[in-house]
Amino acid sequence: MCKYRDSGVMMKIGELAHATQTQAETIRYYEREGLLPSTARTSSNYRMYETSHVQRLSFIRHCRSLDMTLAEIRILLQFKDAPSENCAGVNDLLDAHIGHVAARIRELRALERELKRLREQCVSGNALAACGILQGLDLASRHQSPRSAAHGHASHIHGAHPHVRASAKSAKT
Amino acid sequence: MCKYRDSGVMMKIGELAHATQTQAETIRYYEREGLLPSTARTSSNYRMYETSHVQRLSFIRHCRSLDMTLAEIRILLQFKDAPSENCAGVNDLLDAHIGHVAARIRELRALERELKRLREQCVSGNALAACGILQGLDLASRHQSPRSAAHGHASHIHGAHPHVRASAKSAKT
DNA sequence: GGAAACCCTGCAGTGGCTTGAGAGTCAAGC
DNA sequence: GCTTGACTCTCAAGCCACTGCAGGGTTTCC
Repeated sequence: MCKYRDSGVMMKIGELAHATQTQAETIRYYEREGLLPSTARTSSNYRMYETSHVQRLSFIRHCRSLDMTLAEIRILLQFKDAPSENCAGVNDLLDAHIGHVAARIRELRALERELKRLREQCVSGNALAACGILQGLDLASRHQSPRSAAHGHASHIHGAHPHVRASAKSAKT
Repeated sequence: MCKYRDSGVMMKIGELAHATQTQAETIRYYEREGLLPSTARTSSNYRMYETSHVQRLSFIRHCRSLDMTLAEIRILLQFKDAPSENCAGVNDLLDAHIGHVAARIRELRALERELKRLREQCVSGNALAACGILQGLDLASRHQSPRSAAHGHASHIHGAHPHVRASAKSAKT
């Protein structure tokens, strides 16, 4: 399991990938993006990592699992790397992030209600021409849904920054 | 307001954009993607639309406001355009979509709980070195969060297809 | 010594737009 | 007739966080 016992703590990208449940491509991507520092290389140009890299990458991946953006994570890493300030900034970032998540949940709940209402308009087996769902979608679009009309011609569904984002619909196909 | 009274129902892209609260570029994009048919053009190559286009585009925008993907909307449009089948397919699509939304809500709620738990670990004003949040993120990453460990090395946060997606974090630059 | 497994770089693709460049068209006012 | 400004056109690139592939080099194992 641990092949590099003799050389102490060094490992190649594949091992780091395995240790952190991350794809090697993603690790290289983080390096390009400046989230991970450039590493030492072997004579054959392979990246070599130590346990500190495992920690840093695990931190990043954990933040990502909390749906933070790379920009947010970059900020958190700066806080971690900074020598001695107080952590109000960390709090603010997290509060803001919690706010985004909560807002997205509210939106999705409203969405779910509307979809279920729509779904009830169809009794399966109808002829298509009489399908209540398609009629419902038509009807609703005729007098514009209040959600989209509410805030002008700006982005209404999707914010400028994709933030709290997809996850469903991965298993099928 | 209505400049094309004399020519009946024809309008240029800007007017269609205004009528449907959609940007002109987005309309051209939908045309490229085959959601809207190619229109007649004026002698100066301007697209000309009629009320049927307003309807079709409104339908699309309403579906988008329900967070359906363009692929799903394409399918719905095919059902609408099809002459006479029954609407079980429409039901299935909507049921699946409701499932995706519900799943995403569950995920986000779990996320929210975890974030709030993390947030409580910090009492503002601490020195950074003692910040409970950063420590919490480190700690959690050391023994891998159960969420990410649960389903192997595949994508764990984001599905292959972005689906029920961002919206928060648009207002603050 | 040859195959399989690993590593490298660089580039293209994902979705659903948005933004921008650079050019043409049209109506109104002078 | 000329200018101004609002509108339109096409084409291309950018956003995010990756993922996948091509085409090569290296290491490891039998």
